[in-house]
Amino acid sequence: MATIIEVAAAAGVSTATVSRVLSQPGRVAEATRAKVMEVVEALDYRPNVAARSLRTLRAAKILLTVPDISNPFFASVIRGAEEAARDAGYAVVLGDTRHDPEVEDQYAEMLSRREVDGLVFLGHRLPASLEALVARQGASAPVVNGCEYSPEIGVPSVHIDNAAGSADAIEHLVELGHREIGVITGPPISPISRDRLAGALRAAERHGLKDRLHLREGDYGADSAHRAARTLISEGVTALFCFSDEMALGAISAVGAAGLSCPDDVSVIGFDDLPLARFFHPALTTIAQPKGMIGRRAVELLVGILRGSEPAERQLTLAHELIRRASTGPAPNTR
Amino acid sequence: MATIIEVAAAAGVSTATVSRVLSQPGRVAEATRAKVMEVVEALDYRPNVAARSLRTLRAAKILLTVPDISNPFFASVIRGAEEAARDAGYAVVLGDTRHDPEVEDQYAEMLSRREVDGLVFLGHRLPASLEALVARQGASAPVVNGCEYSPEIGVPSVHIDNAAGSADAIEHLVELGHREIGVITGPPISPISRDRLAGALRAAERHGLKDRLHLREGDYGADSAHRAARTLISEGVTALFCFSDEMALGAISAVGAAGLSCPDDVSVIGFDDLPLARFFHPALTTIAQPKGMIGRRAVELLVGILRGSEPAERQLTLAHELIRRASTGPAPNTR
DNA sequence: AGTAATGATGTAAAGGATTACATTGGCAGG
DNA sequence: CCTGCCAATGTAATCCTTTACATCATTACT
Repeated sequence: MATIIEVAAAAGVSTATVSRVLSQPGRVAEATRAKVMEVVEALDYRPNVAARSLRTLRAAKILLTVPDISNPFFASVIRGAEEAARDAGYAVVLGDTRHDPEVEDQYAEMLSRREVDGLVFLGHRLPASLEALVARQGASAPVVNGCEYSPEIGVPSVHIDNAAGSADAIEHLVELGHREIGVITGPPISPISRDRLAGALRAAERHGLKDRLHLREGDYGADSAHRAARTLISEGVTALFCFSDEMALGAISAVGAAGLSCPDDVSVIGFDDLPLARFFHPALTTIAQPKGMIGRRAVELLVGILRGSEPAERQLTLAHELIRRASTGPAPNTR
Repeated sequence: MATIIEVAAAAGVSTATVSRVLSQPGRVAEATRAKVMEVVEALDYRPNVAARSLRTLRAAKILLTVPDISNPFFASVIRGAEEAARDAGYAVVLGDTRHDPEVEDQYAEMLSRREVDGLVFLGHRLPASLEALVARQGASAPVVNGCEYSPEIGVPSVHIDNAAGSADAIEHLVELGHREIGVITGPPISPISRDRLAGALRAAERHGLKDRLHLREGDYGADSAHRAARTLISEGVTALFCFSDEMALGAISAVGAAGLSCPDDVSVIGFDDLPLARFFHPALTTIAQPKGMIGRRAVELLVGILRGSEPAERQLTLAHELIRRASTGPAPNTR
């Protein structure tokens, strides 16, 4: 692989000029520029990133960690983040942490070692190795949280109003006449699960149903919801609100396995609006999140920090939407 | 951030010794090692990767590109790849190419620029910018193909026997008495779709059904299969074989939309065995791929090449398996 | 005791790009 | 024609680490 020295020699200029041609073409005479570019093409020269990043102390990369890459919800977020990063001249390094704090820390090390310029994390935990950094640098620490949001972490974040979305789901079920409603939450450490639970409780309270909510804990995966739904069905609920579409799929499967029909016997509503949700059987009613936009805005926030401009807003709340499909219907006891 | 020079000064040794303590602890006296480590801890020193990689010409990273990160099939492959990479001391940079050759090229550039040491690509196209490299270096080019396989590309690859898997699916349907079978393929540029089609045709031929196969082209996404299934159903097929589980979900949805039942009126069989497949309604019969193992083996092959050992096998064919669930049943005209 | 071998550590040269500062030459204005 | 400025380009230091080679001190052996 050719180096900048060989290019400079072949073009009859100094390395400084070659470097300038590549990074600030305007500061070089047109004739020289053309000549250098010609040689660059001929030698198929590519700047060595290690050398560049050693000198500039910047990596032109941002790290994006997701708690579970097999969750299709994150795929759309990743898409949006990648686009925004590309627009800003950054490449994205993607890390799958599998909800494992140790792996989260390993990835976060990349930031400490300057392998990447910043971090967008979609989980709910700030990796331990970054706590000191965030405490020290505050708002100018190159770390942004997406999807989840915990005020105590102290980093900017992008998310929807989870409590409001959750309340909308409950309102929808109540409107359909449901009174015995099962709620399959996420793990209690997850702030968005807590927010959604709070929203659901508040909405239920408005209708005097607070104590009739049947709560069960899930882990956002279909399996856990399948199990939870089984017992909820035996408790006689007529509707199930799941904190993720995957769990809704597991719940629908449990309804079928119990010999019941969704939505005739049991309505099911999810959360996220996965691309596949409309192909579920029955098509899934759910609370849609603006997934791509969450990713995009999170990266834009991070890039703003990296550029040194103080972000206008440190917390971005995007709009959610109730998508009515076929998995919810009137409560069976309604007449 | 402390540098190795500061550490050396604080520990009263040379930078060479510090470097050795970190990379080859055995070559240093125990007392010195302890002393240096103490300072390393105290100063929270982390080697600068840019400098290291500049000096060693290695990045300790491998690039993994997937054609579509929102396809959960790849998630499991990615998991396996990451594990194997970690075991071998490499980090994984993940790229989502969205089937876009331009994006594929952009990622491949990372290899040319030595930002990564090698590439595992899960698509079916060798990025154009790497053709020269592969032609020049042949088997020692640090490039491996996973899932897909085209002999003409000339790089090692890991995959299942797609033709055989596909034949198994057809055999299963024929065994159940189906004669009018719809097949929803992938795009014809995809070699695995071609292989699966060939396998399906061969199996059909064995039963004299070659000309009764109803072929339609899909794109592995649920949408395309939903549309294709609609017309196939109107043609009177009693079974649908889809080249991906996502398409099978789309097909099942079309069966329901046509007022028919799966599997009573139309059986559906998929391909991949996504983690969610057993929660589909009905639970999906499918051809399972060893997804994690494909990722793991692909990385191991690549690491072998990077270590300079000639790979024992350049083509690895792993085992697939027919998973019988509820979406396939006896043909309705069977008695 | 002298020599060889071994082990521990130090010295200093890369590795490739960027950029502050220096230099050159041309041109405008007086 | 001289001065001063500007644009274009060059010089060389710098970023931080690894590692071949050199050095020195021990130990083992004859």
